[in-house]
Formats: sequence, structure tokens, C-alpha cells
Amino acid sequence: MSESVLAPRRPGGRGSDRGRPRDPDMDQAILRATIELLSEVGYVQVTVAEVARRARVSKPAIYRRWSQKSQLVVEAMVTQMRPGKDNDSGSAAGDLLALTEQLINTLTRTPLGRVLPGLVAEMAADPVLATSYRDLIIKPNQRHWRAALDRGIARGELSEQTDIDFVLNTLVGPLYFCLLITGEPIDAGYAQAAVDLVLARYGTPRG
Amino acid sequence: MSESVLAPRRPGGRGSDRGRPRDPDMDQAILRATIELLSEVGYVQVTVAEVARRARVSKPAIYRRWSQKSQLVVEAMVTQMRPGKDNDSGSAAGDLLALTEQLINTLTRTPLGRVLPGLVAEMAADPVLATSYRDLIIKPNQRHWRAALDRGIARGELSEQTDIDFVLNTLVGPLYFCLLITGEPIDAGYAQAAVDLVLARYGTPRG
DNA sequence: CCATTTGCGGTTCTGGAAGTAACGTAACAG
DNA sequence: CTGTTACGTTACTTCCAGAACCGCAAATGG
Repeated sequence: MSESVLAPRRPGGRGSDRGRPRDPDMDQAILRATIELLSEVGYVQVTVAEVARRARVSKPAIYRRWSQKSQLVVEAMVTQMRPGKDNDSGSAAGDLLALTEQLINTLTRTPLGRVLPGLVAEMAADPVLATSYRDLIIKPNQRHWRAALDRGIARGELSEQTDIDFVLNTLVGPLYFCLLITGEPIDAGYAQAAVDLVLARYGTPRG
Repeated sequence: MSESVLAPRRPGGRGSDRGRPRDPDMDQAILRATIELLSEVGYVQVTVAEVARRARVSKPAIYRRWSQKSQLVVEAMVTQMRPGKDNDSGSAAGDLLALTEQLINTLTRTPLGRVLPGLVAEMAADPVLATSYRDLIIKPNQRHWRAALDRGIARGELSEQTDIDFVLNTLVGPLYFCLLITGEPIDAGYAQAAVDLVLARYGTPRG
């Protein structure tokens, strides 16, 4: 499944397997060049022509694989996603702290931070892209958060009335707010403070 | 001061007062047309040519007043900002609840929600614009939140260790996260839940 | 081994939007 | 009246996303 997403044969989806096959090296070269450019200049300044130049490939060769610049970028980001070790530290507090700090790291130390602002604009105008981004990047990441919260509830560290989606938004939202709107750096103590906040409300005595 | 921001004579800032003066009706017509278009199609789809057409004005007349499309849009948004009644409801909980619900309203019922995604992208690429937006829209709005929190601390409803910036990000961040990233509608109970969360951590017994 | 089909890949083109330039004319200041 | 600046019109430049077009490479069928 992931193969068809990474380099769909025919943008439309369906396509025969006859005729000259695509050069798989090109897929890699294009994605590599995209990531490289993204980390240098950010989404808006990335042009497909420049990606083509760096990958030593022609522009149509790119458009044959991805229907839009934005789709190319999303898929390039996906290749950068770590499998995401589902570390169970033993406590909900520990898990959430680790996840929050990992997200801070992703947003500030990987190209994702430079990609997001431009991608947000495209997503607002292109529902298909928005769905891709959410399904391929946001949701897979949130799986770990949900798992940590579920475990916390099962262990009795967190109240059974814990609103998981709400907690998730609370931990994650402020990070995006700083990154996209205020531009202020994320406070070093943020992760701890945010977890404390959640525990003060949904933690149980025995937690 | 606000006058010079709304329709600066000469994009550069300085400018003489000799010669034919600008038609002030034009400023209004342009801003009105901009807001109208923004609320219909969102930031990216707004073209300066279309603004000019609707305002019955020429394109150079617009560029004489604002150096970029993005600056025009920011100033148009500023004209839409309500003075912002600093309602003191008597309790920090009440104040924060009202402010949160007012922000939800602004983000979902005014053009701001349609403008933000595109503006976020421009801000990431244009530091001058980013500063304008933060100074003219974000900061003025946050003044009320800070005042409410200060009063809450002064009254003893909130702990003196309350981290004001952190609380502010916590209440506000998830709203932007939903609007810009997940696209999910904001839960009807969000404001109350968020305020409860903050009070569980920073509220004092007597609050 | 050759002919045919399929579609890859490169060169070139189109379309749209931001922003600029040039010019004739209109309106204000001194 | 003179200088200066605004305004409209028209045309232009630049940039980039994306589409046409065409020659040729690669797999298949005989």
C-alpha cells in the first residue's frame, strides 16, 4: 500500500503495467532533492523546476509521478518520518512527556517546521491534499499519543472521564501556535508544564 | 499613529505632503473590497486585480498605498477588529470563558478564519509582514487575556506562580491547531473544558 | 530476432498572478 | 502660473505551476 502512495503509477491512480517502466532511481533522486531544498528554503520557495535541476531530471518526470507540488512535498515528508518507536516508559506522565519532547524536536529540528506554513495554506485550498497530510502525517503520529493515554486510563493513572481528543489538542496545539503564528521559540519547560497541567485535571490520586 | 499604518503615504514611509492628495474614499473602497473578497474566497484566491475591479480603482492605485498584497490584507483585517470590550465579569473563570468563546467566534464566523492559512504562509517568508500581523492583530487581542489573568492573580483566584504566557498558549493554541491543521470543528464544550483545565492547575481553593 | 505497443523523458509552451513602467491628465499647494 | 503628486490606461516583466508535444527506450508477442 505504501508503495502505491509513494510513487503512484499514473497520477489518476489506475494505470497499466505495460510499456516502458519508470526509472525507480528517479523517484529517490526527486524525493531526496525535495527534502534537501525544503530544509534550505521552506515550502513556498521550493520550485518544481529547482527540484528537477538538483535531481538531474526534467519537470514532467516529476509531474508524471506526483500531480502537484504539494503532493510531492507531503510524500517527501513521509519518507522522513521515523517509524516512531512506541516507547512505554511505564507511566502516562513519562510517555506524554517523551512524546511532547519528540514532537518539539520534529517541529524545530527537521524540515517539517519549514514546510508547515506553506502546506497549511495549500491545505486550506485543496481538500485532497489536506486529507493526504492528515492521513499520512498527523494521524500516524497521534496513534502513539492515544495509546499512551489509553494505557494511562487502563492503569488508573488517568480518570476514566479523560477526553482524549481534548487532551491531545491541549498538548499539541500550543506548539503549532508558536510555530505558525507567534513565531516565538518554544519554552524549554513547555513539555513538563503541559503534562503537569493535564495531570492536575485528569490525574487520579494513585497516579 | 494608526492613521499612518492604515494608509501610509509612500510605501517607504516618508513622503511629502505636496502635490495632489490621495483620495481618501479610495482607501475605504479598497479595504471594503478586500474584506468582501477575502470572506468569499480566502487569501490565496484573492487577486489584486479583482480587488481593483470591485473597488472601481486601478491596480497601481492599490500598490501606491500598500507595497504588497499581504500588507493590504493585514490592514483590511485590522479594520475588522472590534475595539474589544474589556469585560470584567467578576471572576477569572468567567473572563477567560468569555474571551475564549469570543475568539472561537472570531475564528469561525469572520473572514479571519479564511485569511489565516494563507497569511501564515506569507508570514513565514516575510518577516516584516509577520511583525505587522503580530503587532496589529495578535498582541492587541492578547492584552485582554493578560489583563484577565492579572486580575485573577490579584484577586487570589489564581496562584501567583501562574505562568501567564503558558496559560495563554494553552487556551488559544488548540483553536489554531484545529483551524489550521486538523480542520476539525471546534467542540462546543471546548471553552469550558479549557478553562477548567487551567483552573485545576493554577486555581486556588478560594477561587 | 524483429515488430508493435506503451508510456517514459526531455524540450517547449501556456496561463495566471504579482508587481513595475511609462504617459497623459487631473487636482492641490504656493 | 508652476511644480508636484495622484490617478487611469496600457503594456510589460518575471516567475512559476502545470500541460502539450514528440522522439525514443523498454517490455511483450510472434
